[in-house]
Amino acid sequence: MFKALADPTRRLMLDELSERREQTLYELTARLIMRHEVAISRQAMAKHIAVLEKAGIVSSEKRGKFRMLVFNDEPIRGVMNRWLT
Amino acid sequence: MFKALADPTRRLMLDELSERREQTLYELTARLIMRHEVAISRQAMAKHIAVLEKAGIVSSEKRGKFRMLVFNDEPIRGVMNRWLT
DNA sequence: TTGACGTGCAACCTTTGGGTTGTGTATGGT
DNA sequence: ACCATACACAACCCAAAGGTTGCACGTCAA
Repeated sequence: MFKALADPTRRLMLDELSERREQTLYELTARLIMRHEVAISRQAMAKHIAVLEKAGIVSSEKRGKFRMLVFNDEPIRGVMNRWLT
Repeated sequence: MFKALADPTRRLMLDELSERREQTLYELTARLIMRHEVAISRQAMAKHIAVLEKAGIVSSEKRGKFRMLVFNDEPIRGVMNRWLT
């Protein structure tokens, strides 16, 4: 969970996904490259998605040929109060 | 900042430091080992402290022979609302 | 002042993480 | 039926992160 948030690329992905709730892997990759000027391959993005899914921050649903990604902020909400009184 | 929270050992350190606000490096190391059953050297702890200090989560003050560590939760508060509407 | 204690610093080792390349597979438009 | 598309899987590469070992330094009690 914390490790999932540790990478700057993944944080950018969450920025995009919190703006537009549903996107395919390809869409998201294109957006990152164009709007945030990062140079990254789709395969690398797929790995990041896997990490985010494992942490429960992103869920995905297979729709035919596409894979829709959905952002979920609950894990972040739940865990941040650990050291906050 | 996010990377500082990514390591489980550092999170345990923050647990201890949020309980007892002021501790020396030695105290903290001993506490981690005994209460959380981690096997770690003082030098490794010093590295973790350096990371936490760089992130602003822990500040330290040299008092004679000792180095007092103080927990600071402000950076955490400030940054976690990034994806929460 | 001498020696133990708490700490700082640097070189090294090992594992993990992020990335690329390459190939394979299923879907869908034409 | 065909081929481009969107994706999955696996092997490999490289840099960074976490950890250890070894030694040096300042502080303080006896």
